[in-house]
Amino acid sequence: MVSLDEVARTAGVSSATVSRALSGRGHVSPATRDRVLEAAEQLGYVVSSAASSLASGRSRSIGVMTPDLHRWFFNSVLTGISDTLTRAGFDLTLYNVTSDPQLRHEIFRAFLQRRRVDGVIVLALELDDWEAEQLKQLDLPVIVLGGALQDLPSMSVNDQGLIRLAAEHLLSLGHRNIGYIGGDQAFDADYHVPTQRREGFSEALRDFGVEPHVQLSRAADFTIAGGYQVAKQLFGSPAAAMTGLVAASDEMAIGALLAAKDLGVQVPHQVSVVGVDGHELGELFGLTTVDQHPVGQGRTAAEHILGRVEGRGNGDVELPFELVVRSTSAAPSQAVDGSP
Amino acid sequence: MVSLDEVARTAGVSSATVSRALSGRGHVSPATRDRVLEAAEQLGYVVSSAASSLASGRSRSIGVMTPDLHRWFFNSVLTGISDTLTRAGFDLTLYNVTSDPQLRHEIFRAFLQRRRVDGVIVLALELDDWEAEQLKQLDLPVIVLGGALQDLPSMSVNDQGLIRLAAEHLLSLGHRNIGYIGGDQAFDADYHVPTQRREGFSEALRDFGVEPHVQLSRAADFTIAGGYQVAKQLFGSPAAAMTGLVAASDEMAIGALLAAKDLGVQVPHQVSVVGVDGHELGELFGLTTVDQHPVGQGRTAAEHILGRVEGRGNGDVELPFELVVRSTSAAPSQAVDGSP
DNA sequence: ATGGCTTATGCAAGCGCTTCCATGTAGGGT
DNA sequence: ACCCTACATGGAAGCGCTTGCATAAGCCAT
Repeated sequence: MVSLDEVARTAGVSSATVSRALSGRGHVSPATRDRVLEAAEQLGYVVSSAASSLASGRSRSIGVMTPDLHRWFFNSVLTGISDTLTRAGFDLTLYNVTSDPQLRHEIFRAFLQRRRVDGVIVLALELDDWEAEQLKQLDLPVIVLGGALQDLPSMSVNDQGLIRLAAEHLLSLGHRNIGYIGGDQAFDADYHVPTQRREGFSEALRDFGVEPHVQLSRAADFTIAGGYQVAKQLFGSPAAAMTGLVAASDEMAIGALLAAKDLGVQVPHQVSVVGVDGHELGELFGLTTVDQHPVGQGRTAAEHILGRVEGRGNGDVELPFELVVRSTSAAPSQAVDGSP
Repeated sequence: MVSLDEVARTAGVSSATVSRALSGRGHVSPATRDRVLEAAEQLGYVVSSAASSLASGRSRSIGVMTPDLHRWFFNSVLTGISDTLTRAGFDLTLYNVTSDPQLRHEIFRAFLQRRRVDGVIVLALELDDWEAEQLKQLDLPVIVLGGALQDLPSMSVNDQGLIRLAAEHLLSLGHRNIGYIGGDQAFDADYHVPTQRREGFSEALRDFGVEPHVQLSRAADFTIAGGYQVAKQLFGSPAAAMTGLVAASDEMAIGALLAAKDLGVQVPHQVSVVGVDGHELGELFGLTTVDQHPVGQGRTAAEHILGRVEGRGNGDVELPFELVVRSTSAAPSQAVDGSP
């Protein structure tokens, strides 16, 4: 291990100057800087993160707390975060918050307190009071992505707008009997998003003078399998002449498409299906969706937290989303109207 | 921030004793230990990782290098690793090695050299000589999971055995014209696995006296979309009376199932499909597969690296896998024999 | 010229732990 | 009783950086 002192000796300057030359803090003459950089390069010097952290109080690492890595949305956001942090020379410390309460507790108690990180990005987790308190006590830049949280700063796509866009797409195509697959109460306890989305859906319908049918609404766990299961119920029961279906995630929408296929329900001829997220599989299934660019969200969140770590203030950001019309949505075959 | 000294003062002992009591290294009387633990608890003391790392040379953190987080296999393994590390009180530093050569280079050059980690787990990445060299020069415990690498220690499921089990399942059901979806050359450059699997497939067939048809073999990128695409070709061409299909990943197998559905090919009536991995979606599709328990692999790899970090030697481990028969495989409807 | 600035550099004090070494104490074998 | 060993604890020296302060040197305006 080459130390800073060796570099200093080689370059013929003091260790303080080497530190300044390499970190860019303080004044160093161009000539000296070049000499230092050359010496460092030649010796293969790499700063010791522990020593640097201890002395400076900065670790050049960001903690990311994420739920279920299997979920495409989360691993997409994580990809975006990772990309941006790596480019900025920051490490990413991953805290995979599982449902195991003991592990979860441990993460909040010990891990975060270790001050290994300069900032924390929390992904779409619903935190209880104690957990939020721990986070606040860190006195570090924290940002919650996907779901406003108590009084922690958050960055969130407009979830109501997102689902509203999906619903309005179907409504403007002429659909009136529109089913909905969202999350349930238990699920909402862990993730923030579901409630917002359900409300956005209902409001969009009411704006069009349509009262959402309770019997056309189902709860699932945001996965393909979950969507498949409840979609089967929805398609199976002739409760109403449902011509459109909005799913609060693309995974559930894909599950619904699979269910439709299995039941012989024609999409979009009999039922139009719209999802939300922008899942990579959407293209394969021709799924109409509202893309919320999760990788971009990750990048944005990372940039934001880096900005705050480095002392730049950082205004609020609107996270963009857009309707992507593919082949699972079309006007209903015959005019069907929900109102009597 | 509560320091160790404060704990020492509160407990009425020296800082050396506090350090020993909390870390478990060295001798401390039970009475003293209790007093220290109590003081630490009461003050909410958490060790400063930077100071601890600097002084001890240990960081209680493991680096994980992984490719594409979207791939189910990788995020599953990552979940297993994360789980085990968290339980052991270790942090996980994630290096998402993308295809961007510059980022990739940077990860190997600067990040790893920073010595933020006590050990490294490399997930199924094919490394070039320089990268492997960098890894070796770290002089840290390293383990490559999924794909032997130069002379770095590796832990690998028996890939040939894995695919052989899948093939033999079809063969023993009576299939002889069996298609194969694997990876291509370009793909193999990044991931190690594909070549092994293809060979295992061919050998299994030859053991049954069947010569693999070249025209029944296709390359894809291990994703659902990729599997879908090539399966369509395979099902579309009447090249041979293919009655069985082995895919080198469950994702590709699922793609094949979707293709079959779209083309009206009956599974398993006309074609049996078998995958490899144990993908969570397998159940939904009724996919027969060889489950290699990726979460368990992650756990095992993490335990192994922790063992080496803590100085325990660690013998080789066999990673288990098992055939899971579901509904996409059955005996061929009429006896079809590939040999004349 | 002279004072006042800005810039360049070095000195040295930490940052908060871990651990070597020394010292002290208490059993245990003979 | 006595020596030896094992255990318990404290003192203090770092670990390898960063940074406040001091000094020196150059430059401009007066």
